[in-house]
Amino acid sequence: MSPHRPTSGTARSAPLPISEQLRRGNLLAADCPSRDVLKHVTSRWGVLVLMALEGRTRRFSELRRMIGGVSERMLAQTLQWLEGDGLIDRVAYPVVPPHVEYSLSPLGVEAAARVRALADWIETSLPEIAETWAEREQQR
Amino acid sequence: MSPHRPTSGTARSAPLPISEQLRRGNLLAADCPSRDVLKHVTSRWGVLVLMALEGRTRRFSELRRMIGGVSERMLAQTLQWLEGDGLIDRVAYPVVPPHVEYSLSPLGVEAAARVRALADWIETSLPEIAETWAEREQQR
DNA sequence: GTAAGTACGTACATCTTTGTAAGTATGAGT
DNA sequence: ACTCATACTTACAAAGATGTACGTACTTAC
Repeated sequence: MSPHRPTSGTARSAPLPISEQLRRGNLLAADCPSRDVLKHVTSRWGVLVLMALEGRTRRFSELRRMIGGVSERMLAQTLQWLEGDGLIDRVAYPVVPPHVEYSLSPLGVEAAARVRALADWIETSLPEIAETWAEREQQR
Repeated sequence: MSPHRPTSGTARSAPLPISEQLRRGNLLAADCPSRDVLKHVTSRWGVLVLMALEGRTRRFSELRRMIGGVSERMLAQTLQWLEGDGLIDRVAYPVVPPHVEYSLSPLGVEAAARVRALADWIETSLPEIAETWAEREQQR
């Protein structure tokens, strides 16, 4: 009975109560709140923002210039997502050319470290990965 | 003079030649090929697939059952992306109920480790992050 | 006087991703 | 005979992410 629940029929291995899912996330479960955090952190610009903020505070336009290709709209959006998750602190000075400073919260520092590790690995592994791309080209 | 290039006007800090960008990626540059890898690895299902394949080989439908909420379509798509980057090996046995096995390549094992580190952090930090969410609720 | 810089918000267009449903070939189980 | 499982593919539709352009309020530089 119960014809079907869209997210059901899978991940039945862990019928954890919600309370348990909040104690520690389980990303493989469809309805785990961790997925939202993952979405923000691994969003197209989220990764780059976290890395750009490592080390020190930055201003909005500074970030915009650092991160190639972001639009103002998406930068603002991404910063709000990460701020909403408590990974980024925002401080606005009520001066007349607006002045806002973004920095990593303690939580954000930890997140950035993981993201950085992944990014570094990708950057250094690029040549090796590109070889795979090249092989595929030939096979045509 | 060259009115504008859509991705230009940013990330001018590194006028690296293409050869240099392939030697080692630079994710902050708009046209770096690393961004494609990042997109695949950090895609909604990419992260989960890499984690699900850690430890051992899995079959398609096995992955589908492990990863809550994936559709067959997206699982296939994601596996192809990752295979195209050389992170996943695919072995198909020409038997009649199809039998295909997916596993991490050596490169994939490295990627999965980084992704796992991030995922683990998110899962364990969930409660703390959820606090931020709760605070925001109150402020309304 | 005019242009530029600042940190966004908003409306609108579009691109990409994702989901749903259906089809495929064949053997095993009932 | 009928259904199910397998590992996809394809067509179509919907949702979400992203981009573009414009507005803002005021100051500084030219």
